[in-house]
Amino acid sequence: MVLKIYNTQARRKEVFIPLEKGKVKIYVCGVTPYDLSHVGHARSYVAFDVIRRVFEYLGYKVTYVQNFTDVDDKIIARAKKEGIDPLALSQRYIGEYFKDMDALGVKRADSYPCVSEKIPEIIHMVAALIEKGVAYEVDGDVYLDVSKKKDYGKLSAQPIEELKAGARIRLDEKKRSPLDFALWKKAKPDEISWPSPWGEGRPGWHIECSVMSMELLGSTLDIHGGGQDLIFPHHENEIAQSESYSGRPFVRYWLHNGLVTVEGQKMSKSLGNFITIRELLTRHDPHALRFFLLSAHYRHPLDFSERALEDANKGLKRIQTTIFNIKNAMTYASNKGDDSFRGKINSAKKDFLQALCDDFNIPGAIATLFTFTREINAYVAENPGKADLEDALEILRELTGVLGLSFKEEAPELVKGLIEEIIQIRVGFREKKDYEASDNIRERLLSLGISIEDRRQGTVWRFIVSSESQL
RNA sequence: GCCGAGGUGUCAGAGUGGCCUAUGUAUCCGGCUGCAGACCGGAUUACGGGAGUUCAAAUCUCCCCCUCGGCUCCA
Repeated sequence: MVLKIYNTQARRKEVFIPLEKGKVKIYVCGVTPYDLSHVGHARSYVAFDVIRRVFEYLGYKVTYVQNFTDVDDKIIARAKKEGIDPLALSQRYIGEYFKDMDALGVKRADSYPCVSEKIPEIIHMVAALIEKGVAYEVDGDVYLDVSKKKDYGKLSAQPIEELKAGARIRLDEKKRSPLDFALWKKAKPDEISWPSPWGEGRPGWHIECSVMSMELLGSTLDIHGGGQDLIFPHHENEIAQSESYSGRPFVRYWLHNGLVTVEGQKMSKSLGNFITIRELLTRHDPHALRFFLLSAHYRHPLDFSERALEDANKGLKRIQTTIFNIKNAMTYASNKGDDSFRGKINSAKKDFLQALCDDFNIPGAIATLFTFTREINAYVAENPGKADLEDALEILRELTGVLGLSFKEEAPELVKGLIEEIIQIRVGFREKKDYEASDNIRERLLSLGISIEDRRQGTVWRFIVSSESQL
């Protein structure tokens, strides 16, 4: 199946062709770890997690790199306020970041480089850029001379003249042009710094991504991802540095996820309208949050609301119930098979993949899953064949797995046995038509988080999904 | 000001010319059930406004209105 990807630079969907057959090299911009991550961060990393899983499912060997910007103004400011070492602060929040991402089911990257570990490599690249005549030093600061990069602005489609005229570019008398940006910043007193040919200082913001991605993935990446807010200037500047350095195209496909909004406004620290992942997980199932984050196309804005999250949770429960229904139906399934149902299994898989191959249309793929669950639930109520059920379960597991959703709810044998015993007692009451007693048992169990359902084929039970935080 | 993305039914959210006008959620009706729940079936409610192209437009063209994002740290 042909995979098409929307490339920000081309501003249209393109057929994906990797640099090396069967391999995909992905670099995604990571966080600046100075505080807990919010829903906006979660969205980006969940989206790229699924993108990565889709590549893996399609048989690609994926190498996935994500950085941590552990040297930065905000980290320095925060560490100063708390009276601790900036790198200790960032290490702490890197730990918190992993807790959140693990809860959300985000697979670990192959490598998580930090700025503080790559200083010699960064200095090497800055020096090389000066040597090539595309960067210049002024009193301990080093800037990239944007005028030397003829196609500057190609990613963000910004006409350079307009950028210069823009009222928001910060004035800095040391720069030759307002568009030039810092590769190396001279240290201020009492700031974390490293020795360099230009004196004590630290790296500028953009240079780290160029150094790390090229070191770990090579001078041309297949995929470079990040939030839409990074297109300009961050990614534009990465291109300028990297291509000036290597002389080769830096990135084949640029992918940018849409931003999370709250009542239509971008969720951000500075606006103060952010909700941390941590806080949300005290009230919601992490799977529900993940499912919600996947409910809109990754390139479109996603408006956060409790209602939307609840709706997503209800949809997710449908899939959980279907898996439960299949397992339950195994106990009374026959040995027959149903060709029409097998056809539905096959088309479910085909439709699901087709949606994902169209620029990772995850909401479209989820819609095919719901159609599939409806078909399964209808089949389960008929006279299902065991082999059909097994296949349906396997495919459903496989497809939800591509979205990073898992449905494990096995109880210990002892607990299972006890609940079965109680259900047998209740069955006795029902046979005697003592509904007061049987309803009472049902309510008592429900209050313990165990739901009882009387079906045509007998009484079934399950745990109702816990909304307890997993942290 | 410049650049970009959007406006779809109660809400969320796919769909970029016709085919079966997704899907979830909501509400209502029906089936199953002692009841409840889950599930199944059905119904309800759409394409920001206007004009145009076409046998045919949510989808293409033009004009207008509105929202959001980038141009400053940002996923």
